[in-house]
Amino acid sequence: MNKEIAKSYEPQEVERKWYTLWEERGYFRADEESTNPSFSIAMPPPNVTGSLHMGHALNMTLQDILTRWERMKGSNVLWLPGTDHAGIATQNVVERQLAEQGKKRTDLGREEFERVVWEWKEKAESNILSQIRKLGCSCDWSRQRFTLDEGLSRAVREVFVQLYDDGLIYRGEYLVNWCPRCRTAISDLEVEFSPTQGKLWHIRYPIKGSDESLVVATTRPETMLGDTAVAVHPEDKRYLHLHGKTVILPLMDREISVITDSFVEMEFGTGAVKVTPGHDPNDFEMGRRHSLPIVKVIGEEGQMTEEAGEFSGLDRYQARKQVVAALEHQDLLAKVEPHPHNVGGCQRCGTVVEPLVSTQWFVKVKPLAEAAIEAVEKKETVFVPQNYEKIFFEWMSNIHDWCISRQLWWGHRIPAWHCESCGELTVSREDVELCDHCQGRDLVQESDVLDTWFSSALWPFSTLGWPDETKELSTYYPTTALVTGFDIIFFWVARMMMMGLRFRGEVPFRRVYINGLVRDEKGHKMSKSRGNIIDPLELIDQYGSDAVRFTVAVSAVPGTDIPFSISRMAGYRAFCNKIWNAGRFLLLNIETHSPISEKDVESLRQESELALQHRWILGRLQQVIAGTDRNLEKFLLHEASHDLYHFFWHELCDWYIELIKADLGGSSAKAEGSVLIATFVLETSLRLLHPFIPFLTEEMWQRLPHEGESIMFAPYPRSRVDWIDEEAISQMEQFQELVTSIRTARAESNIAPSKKLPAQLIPRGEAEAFLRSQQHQLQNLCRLDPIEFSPAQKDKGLRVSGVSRLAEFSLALDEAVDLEAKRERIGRQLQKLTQDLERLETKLGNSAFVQKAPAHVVEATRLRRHEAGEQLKNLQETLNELSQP
RNA sequence: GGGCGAUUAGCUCAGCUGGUUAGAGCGCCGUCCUCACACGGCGGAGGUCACUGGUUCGAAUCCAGUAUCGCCCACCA
Repeated sequence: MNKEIAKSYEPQEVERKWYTLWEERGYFRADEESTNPSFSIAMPPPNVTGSLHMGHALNMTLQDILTRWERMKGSNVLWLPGTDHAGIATQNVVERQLAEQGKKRTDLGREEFERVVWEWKEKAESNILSQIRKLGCSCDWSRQRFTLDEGLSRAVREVFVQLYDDGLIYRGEYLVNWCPRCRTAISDLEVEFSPTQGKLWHIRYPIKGSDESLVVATTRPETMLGDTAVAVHPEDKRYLHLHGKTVILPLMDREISVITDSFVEMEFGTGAVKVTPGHDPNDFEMGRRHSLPIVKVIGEEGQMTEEAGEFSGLDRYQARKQVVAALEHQDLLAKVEPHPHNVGGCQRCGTVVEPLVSTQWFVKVKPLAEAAIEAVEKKETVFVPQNYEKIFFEWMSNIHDWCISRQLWWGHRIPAWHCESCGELTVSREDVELCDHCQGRDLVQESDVLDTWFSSALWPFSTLGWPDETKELSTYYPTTALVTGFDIIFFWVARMMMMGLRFRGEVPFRRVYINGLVRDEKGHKMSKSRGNIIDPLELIDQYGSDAVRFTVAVSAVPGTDIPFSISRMAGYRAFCNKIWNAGRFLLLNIETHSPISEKDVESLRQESELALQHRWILGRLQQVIAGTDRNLEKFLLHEASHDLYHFFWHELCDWYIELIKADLGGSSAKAEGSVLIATFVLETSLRLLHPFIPFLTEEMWQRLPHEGESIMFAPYPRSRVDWIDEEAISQMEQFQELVTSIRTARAESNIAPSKKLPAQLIPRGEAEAFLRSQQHQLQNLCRLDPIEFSPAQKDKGLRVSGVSRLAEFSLALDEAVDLEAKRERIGRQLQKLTQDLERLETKLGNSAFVQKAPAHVVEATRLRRHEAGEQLKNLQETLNELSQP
């Protein structure tokens, strides 16, 4: 055994060493042939746009904790890693880089551009993967996938063709959200609204054959050029006389009719709406209801089209100004008022989205959504926390068709071919040479690519080899858990549900764990503009991966945002150091080399009754094991890690190790027993902590006596309830209370910690035998020498005294202490006790309480009252003595 | 407009099915370099659990309302 062990834990070398070793030895690899119960997670694939942020660190850590836990429990574990091509996002990143060289993607051409993006992908991906490794993630790298790799492309085509054949995919000309900068259609989800201070322009539309005019209100005057009607509410009394009339569209001199539609709100604006079916979703719908023509006045780059007459060629915002100016010039502007409203921007670049009519591909998701709702209702998939189910239902039941085509170059090209001869479409799994309809050879593949979420939606099964019926699929699908953020429930979770159910007939995952957002210390969202981004890699370099992981685990309340605190993490780094040193301490005292099993401890227990501290720590250990199991089962990782922290530091280190120190040093049976049990408890704790703190626990475990190659496969501790010794736990609690009150008395009397004091103990009730058995411990922990037991009589002279449940104590002093301070302390205690007692008396005096509360609660209350009463009496006496000369 | 969530110590937050002496980390005060650890030990201060009612023998915990904050969805031009 290596006794050369550093005084403090240095993570860097340890982490590098173990990760390499784990990976080389194939520890992360899943075995699809295994007959053990399977546990699988498909990693939410990070985008190959850049590098990982704290959100990823959180997400990955949570998955790894579950994965390592299950692996130790003996499950057949697969955590499948991968990355996402992230169509529009990645294309934008690369385009931005090209722009720095003064180039555009069109300068390169599609093929060359794609090559450049692939180059970028390789770079970004390898960076991301190394970050995931640094976090200690135990995913099966041999199965790593990419949403644009060959296998997934096959899955994408299969799904597309089947949905097309089912009539669930269709192509058509509709009004879609268009980003004039990205030059592509985007889905409703990709539009983010932000409040904007706009204006409401009131424009006069002259009525044909009359001097009267109709005033309409709009926030987008430039779209008036594309108006094809004006609408009023059918029951609006102000406008009854205008029904069926015609108005002259100003600036364009176009005659358009006044229509009635109950969509119009009479209260808003003037109660009359200009209808622009080409550039507004509501107007588009209204246009369909009334068969209105569509006039496109804004083009794909956000510039005014030919249809815009004299404004043609202008940017849409310039056009707005000029249209307003022109109207004003003609005295057609009735009023302008400020008007705050929400404006939709492109999720990826922020550019204000332009609703535009164009030909796109859509998925009819309604039937798929119904199946998904049903599955969640039947609890085939459970959300943690559960309230996200409501959000899921809400969105799913109001779902609209999904626009899946993107006018991009980076992505899965839609598997449809246009025939130049007959104009028909051929949709196929394989590249086609012949038109299905006319057998012509003049085929051109659709140039649009699919929304990046289309391929992500297939992730849980496409990564397992689908459409082939592989062994992996049957073993690992449905996956056990999905760990992801609430921000992509609609984008991703919902769509995986729909696709999984449609193509596998089963939900893609049994449980969805929703993790929150990682915010900064003050609770602000991390963002580049705010400059508060924390780079997980820097943290790992500085504090160690284990500390970073433990910090996120202990802060991760399901579904709740976590403010990431550096000072808190420093605390958990100290925890790592504490673990290191606890191990170090034992290693310095260990003589035996053979592993210590549960059986060894059990036979020790059988031989003779163990000392209190052993019975206590073994019992507490079992309680902690049971609690950890419960918490992990419920995905309460913050509770599990918090409890382990407390147990390890404040029970195992602060009390147990301190208590056994008295036994060590010799080669007595006592010393051996203590070392044995301490080693057992420490080794067990390391196994408990391993999913959270993988590197340090492995390093320490390897140094301690152990069985097996790696802690990764050591069995996760299972609770033995028969070791839970309630009596020992309760006695220990009282003992700690006594120790603490003696220490407090010492500290407040300003007695040097090293100073040994003669002490007198007056046991309460039946406590004497117990106190005598703990005499040496008491001497060590409180620096008392000698300890004298006396029945009731207190020694006179210079003393400091106090009480606890077990005993009164009185410590002899050399010199006088500050009497005033003592009185004050006792006074404070007295006050608190009196309050407690009053409260307990009132409670017990209430007959309803005594009758209705459970017996054990009443009993506990009685006991507390009794103890408080006794203590109070003693304190009073002590105070009286103090007052006497 | 609809929905969801939050409000607990100086700061950031736990407190899971109602019964604790209301906890943690950091910070603060005092003290100690005691032979595992100063990334440490020991001790201490600090809270009318947002407010108002209700249910209950008993409420930080359940219910209703109020206030403040946050998020999501919708998008009345």
